[in-house]
Amino acid sequence: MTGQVRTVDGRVAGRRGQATRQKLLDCLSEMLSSSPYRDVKVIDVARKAGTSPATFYQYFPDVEGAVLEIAEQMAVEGAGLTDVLAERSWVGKSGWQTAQELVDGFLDFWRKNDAILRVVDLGAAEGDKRFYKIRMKILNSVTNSLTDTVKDLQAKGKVDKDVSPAAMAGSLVAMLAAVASHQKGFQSWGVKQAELKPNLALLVHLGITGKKPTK
Amino acid sequence: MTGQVRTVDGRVAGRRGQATRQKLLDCLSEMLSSSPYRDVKVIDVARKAGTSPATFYQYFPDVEGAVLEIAEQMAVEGAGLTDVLAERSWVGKSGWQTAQELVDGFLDFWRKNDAILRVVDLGAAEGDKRFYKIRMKILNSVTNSLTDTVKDLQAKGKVDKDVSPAAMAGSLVAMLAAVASHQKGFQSWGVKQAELKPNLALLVHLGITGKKPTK
DNA sequence: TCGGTAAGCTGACGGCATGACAGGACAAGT
DNA sequence: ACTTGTCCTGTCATGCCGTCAGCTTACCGA
Repeated sequence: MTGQVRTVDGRVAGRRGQATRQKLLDCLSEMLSSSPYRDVKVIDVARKAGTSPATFYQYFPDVEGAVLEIAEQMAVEGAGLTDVLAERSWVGKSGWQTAQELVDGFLDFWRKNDAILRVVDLGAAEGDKRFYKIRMKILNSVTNSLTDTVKDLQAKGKVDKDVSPAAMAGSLVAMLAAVASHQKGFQSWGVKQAELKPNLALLVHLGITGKKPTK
Repeated sequence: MTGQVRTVDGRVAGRRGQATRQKLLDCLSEMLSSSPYRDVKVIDVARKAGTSPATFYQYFPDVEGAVLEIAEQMAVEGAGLTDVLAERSWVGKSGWQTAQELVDGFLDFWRKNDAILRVVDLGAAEGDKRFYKIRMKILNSVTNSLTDTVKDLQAKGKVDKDVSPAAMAGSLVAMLAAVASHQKGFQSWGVKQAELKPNLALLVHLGITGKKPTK
């Protein structure tokens, strides 16, 4: 792997250095939650961390670079989203439960990391490959798992042949991500979480199996 | 309505002024397509428009303000997204066609305006009410129309009672918007537009009617 | 034709963020 | 106490921000 944490000018960071670095990342993370991405300045992050801008530039090339770092850390956690799907069945009652748990896991993860995910989404949409790769890392495990499920069901003749597994899985995952990042929007529009979740689960189930769930 | 276009300091803009203003908006729009939102500077927009930064500030409070203006213009067009749905049936073959045309319209509109929509999405996700309102304006017409359709089908007993029309419609629209804004991502991931569209249409049809379409 | 008036534009300026560097502070081992 | 390498910051040149006073241009009525 990357081995050691290094400063911009190539020195290896020691214990103290790593602590400072992490503190900067934490403060940046906090700032992203409280103010628009466009307005986050290096000087503010540094001040919040009780250090100077120069220190920031010792560890990161710019704000974007630091955000990438945070996103990378998050992506590692996010890979665990797929645990919910491991060895799970999509038939009968347990199929319905699988769908529900997937939705739950997604919404939770997004709510917990909404600020960074917003920025990652933007970067990916703007065509930045680094952000795009991270977004992949998070979504791919789930997408791949769902793709395989659809292929499986197709092989057994339970799903129409003209469904494209990858497109279907990708669309569903994109939907989950989108709804998750606009959760607040839904609420202020009069849709409660409690009714949102089952409807998402229903859509996921319909998309994967082609059938209504048995509850 | 708004009546007249005004400068920041209250003067009414004449013919020439409006032309300059529009030119600045056009240049900003172009810049948003070619460089990350975070890096778009007033001075660059002004230079591109062949004018000075001070002129920019005469017409807009800041970059964000100008973006809102562009978004507003786009939202007017976007309201036409709902035309596809007017008086359309969701039963039988025509139901399948309705779903397809909705998907088509959405993807086209998004591809045409992806740069501004990205920023609007970010602003909305960050909790900025002005951006959120614009996003609503674009999506609401479609969402409301779909919501009504689901309610209708429920009343006729064709859709389960425990589906929340608003949540379902909102989720589907969010999906369309999300997939649309990551169209390039899908492609570079090996999913072609040609297979993406029918799968989205299938999901929409499944979500609204609860049944597979008859093609 | 000729002011008068309002619209339209810009040079210039203080203020602040950026990003680079050199040098000082600090901890740990000898 | 001295050395060594890590760690932090003061400082500086550069460039963008956002504002103002003042100049130019267009329009209009007399």
